[in-house]
Amino acid sequence: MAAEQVAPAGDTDLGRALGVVFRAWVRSANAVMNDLPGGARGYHVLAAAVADRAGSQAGLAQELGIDRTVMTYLVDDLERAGLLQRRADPADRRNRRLVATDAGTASWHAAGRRLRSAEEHVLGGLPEADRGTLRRLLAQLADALGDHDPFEQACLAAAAVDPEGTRAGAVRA
Amino acid sequence: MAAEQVAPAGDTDLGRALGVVFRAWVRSANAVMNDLPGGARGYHVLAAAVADRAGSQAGLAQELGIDRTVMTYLVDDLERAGLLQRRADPADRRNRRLVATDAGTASWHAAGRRLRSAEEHVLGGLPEADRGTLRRLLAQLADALGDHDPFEQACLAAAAVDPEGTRAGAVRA
DNA sequence: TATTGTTATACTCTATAACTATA
DNA sequence: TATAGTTATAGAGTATAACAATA
Repeated sequence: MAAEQVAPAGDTDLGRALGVVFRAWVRSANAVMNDLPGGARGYHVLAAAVADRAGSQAGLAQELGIDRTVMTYLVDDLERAGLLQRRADPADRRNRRLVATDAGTASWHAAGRRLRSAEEHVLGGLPEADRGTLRRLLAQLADALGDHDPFEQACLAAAAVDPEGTRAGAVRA
Repeated sequence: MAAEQVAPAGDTDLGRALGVVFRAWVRSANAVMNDLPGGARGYHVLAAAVADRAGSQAGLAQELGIDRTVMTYLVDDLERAGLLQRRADPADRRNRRLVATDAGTASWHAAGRRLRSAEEHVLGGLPEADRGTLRRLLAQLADALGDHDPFEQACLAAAAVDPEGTRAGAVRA
């Protein structure tokens, strides 16, 4: 395919590769998270609850790059499934601390195991030695982007998988 | 952040890193494609037209991982902007071959230059030496995924940037 | 007055279905 | 009958705005 390009060839394919890999990850992750409300996104919310680092829904929403109104629905689903609970923060009763239930903790561990397996499957196209390199480079780059680009702290961001974000949607906003 | 994880720690962060980097790419690419209808996606359609490898809209849509109804709107916009034209394929008059106009070719070259610059900016967080490695590994992995996972040939897929694809949307379908 | 969380609503984008034309 | 392309419509998902509780 690259050989058929006429001029601005090779180096403009980063986005295509990223898109393919990212979407493969999304598919694998969700395929393995069927029982978790919110899919992989629910997994990360639950992770915060398990680790007790969910000081407030708004704070967590910002960390994960999703809108706080979306966080409400997400937490609704997780709570309804009995995986976590909302508790008013004694220090500031406006905040809802998210605490995992025993079932939630168990679900999170199990989902984590499946997720790691799924991720290795996604990376299956690379030689063993290169997988760690790719993970490391991506993590390093993500950290750097998070640092100097506040908008990108967003983890498993909100929204519409609009690889181009053609004109609107979550990516823009 | 990683240190605060309780148990299924480190290795479940591939998706987060991918999401951050991918979304950074989307933002940069679109910021630089403001004049091209369809953003980065329009760029790739135009690329096919310039290279004369757009045998049919449907074929190109599949290659880019977007729905053929979406392709119609995309081509509408590009044609209306005078960047390409639809021509009935003499061999099979059901197919529309996409051919770039002179303006389209020029726009594509210019956009390609801006895109390469934008991509280097996205990769700015990595040492020079690692950027090529990351590009190569991602391309290699994307090719592998495209091979053994037909669903993922999709390039700059459609749609909603739903990193999790929570429950529905483009990624699933 | 400012912020957290919630709810209702509007908006964007995509996919489904139905239609035309070609084969 | 089957496929490319188009159009209209419905569906999923997000963000905006307005509200209640708390600070």
